[in-house]
Order: sequence, then C-alpha cells, then structure tokens
Amino acid sequence: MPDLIHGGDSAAAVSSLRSAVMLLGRRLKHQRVDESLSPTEMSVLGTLARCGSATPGELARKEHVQPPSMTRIVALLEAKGLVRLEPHPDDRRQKRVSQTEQAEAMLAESRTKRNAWLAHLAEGLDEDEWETLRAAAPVLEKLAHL
Amino acid sequence: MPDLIHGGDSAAAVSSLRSAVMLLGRRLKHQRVDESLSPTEMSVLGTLARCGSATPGELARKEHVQPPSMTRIVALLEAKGLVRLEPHPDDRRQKRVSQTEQAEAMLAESRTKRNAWLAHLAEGLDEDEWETLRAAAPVLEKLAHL
DNA sequence: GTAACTCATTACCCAACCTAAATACCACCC
DNA sequence: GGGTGGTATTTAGGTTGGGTAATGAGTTAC
Repeated sequence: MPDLIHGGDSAAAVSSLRSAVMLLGRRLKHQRVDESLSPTEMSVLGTLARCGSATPGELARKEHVQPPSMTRIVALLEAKGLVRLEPHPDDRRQKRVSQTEQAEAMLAESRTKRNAWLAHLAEGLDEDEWETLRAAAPVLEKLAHL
Repeated sequence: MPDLIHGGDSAAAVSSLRSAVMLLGRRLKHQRVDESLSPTEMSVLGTLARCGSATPGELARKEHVQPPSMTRIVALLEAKGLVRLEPHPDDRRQKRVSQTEQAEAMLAESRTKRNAWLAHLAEGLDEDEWETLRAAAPVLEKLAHL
C-alpha cells in the first residue's frame, strides 16, 4: 500500500478530512449570496476572476465538471448578465467566456457576506485553530486542483 | 462588519477555503468505496462508528440533513445490511440505529481505498504542505460541526 | 383526558449533475 | 483539394441526492 509515503497516521487524517469537507460543502451550499446562483456557478465566477477568461472546456476541466454541465452553467450565467460570450479568435469551435463588471460587483458583495457567515461560525474557534485553517486554505486549494 | 475579529486577511482565506471545499467535495463524491453508497450514507456510517448508536433525528442533525432524508438514508442502509433498527427503549416514537459488523468491515476497507486515492493525490504535495493539512483536519471537522 | 408538541414517515418535487449522441470545426495525409 | 480522424461545444434525456408539506403515532403538560 503506497499510503505511508508521508509518515504518521494519515488514515485518520484522510478520514477526518473527507467527512469534514463533505459536511462543510453541504452546509456551504445553503449559504448562497444570490439565491439564483448555484455553488458551482459561483465557483466559475471565482475562477474567471482569477484567470481573466477561458473557454467552456477549460472551465469544465478546472471545475471537474463534464462539458455539457459547463455549457448549461455558462448559459445561465450569460442570461443573468454575469458573463460575456465571444467567438474564439483562432478556433471557431471554441468560445471565450469572460466576466462582466456586474459579476465583479456581485463577487465583492459575495465575499462580504461569506465572510460574515464564516466569521460567525469561526467564533467557535480559538485564534490558534483559525490560524491553522488560514495556513491550510491554500494547500487545500492546491490539493483540490490536483 | 464582524469579519475581522481575527486579524489579517481572512477574506482571502475564507474565499479560498470555500471554493476548495466545494471542489474537493465534488471530486470526493466520485471516489466511492462502494458504488452503491452515497457520500452521506458513508458519512452516517462514520458517525455511527464514532457514536455507537443514535436515533434518526440525532443523525439528521449531525449530518445537517432534514429528517425525511435521514429516514430514506437509514432505510437504504438497513436494506444493505449495514445498519440495524431497533425500537427505542424509552420512547416508542423513536428508533435506535446502530451499525452491523458488516458495516465495520466495509468501513475498514473504505479507509484503505480512500487512503490510496488521497495519497496518490497528495504526491503532488510536499511534506510541509501535507503536514499543514494533517494539522488542519481536526479543525476543519470542528468547524463543519459548529 | 385533551391539547400541544415531537419523532418519524409518506408523498411529491426540484436542482445539479451525468452519459450518449449530434453538430461544427480543425488538422493532417494522400 | 477532399477525405479522415480528432476536438469543442451543444442537445436530449436520465439519475440522484437532497428538499418541503402534510400525516400518523406517541409523549407531556395542564
């Protein structure tokens, strides 16, 4: 078993990580900024904010969703005016997706509300625990994208 | 804004945490030990392993799921022989749910497979990053249950 | 003993994915 | 240049894991 490439008791950590991530994910689903936006739609907007613009296929890969799902998500976002669709300059099969100014504004508002919710939750954590979490956030993000 | 009860730039951490948790959760959904078991069903078995036994209502609260959903989940688990249902000794409205030996065996196997998957993923992480994650796991779990 | 509450359940519904197949396009080779 | 294989997106249809509302059975308080 190639499990203990990293020392110690990773079994417990993995198990704990898995259940915590799933549970937190379920709860986060209910904490939407805009009721009409699904968690994945939010996530796509976040990705676009970081990457500038991308094709539907790229987005599907980054979000680990199948292409047809991304098509629908992008279509919904466009209908809400949060995303712009342009033809790809080099390849007419592809499209370029980029966020609108409206999306930026919404993301800002979103960040504020999420902060409030998580800060409220984090009141049950002491300063050390929160610091641990802050350190882990980027690692978790890296792991999720591997 | 009651966001900065803890110093620094929690906004970025929160945002990062949220998207990472959602993305990882989506990927974990596909990494099932037993194809016929949903993530929440697995989670319920885990909870039962820790707590011994519980009523459907207690389980629903712990998993942050509505009671009717837990009824269905428990029924499915029972049909698969992973869980036992007994009448509650003191209150005939309630029931006691406890895991079977079969469930314990499955959980053990599950732990092995998940380890393999996550260890594989974690090969993209260096030792320090993995250590950070190990430290964060219990905190994340605490947070998820707050 | 009845009113009010709680636990579990039943019946029905919906959202967010998926797979398979179709369409449009590019790139290579003869 | 025309066919052939491969890729990007979309369309169509299905599954699943939850949710809400309403019901039934049992308990507790008055």
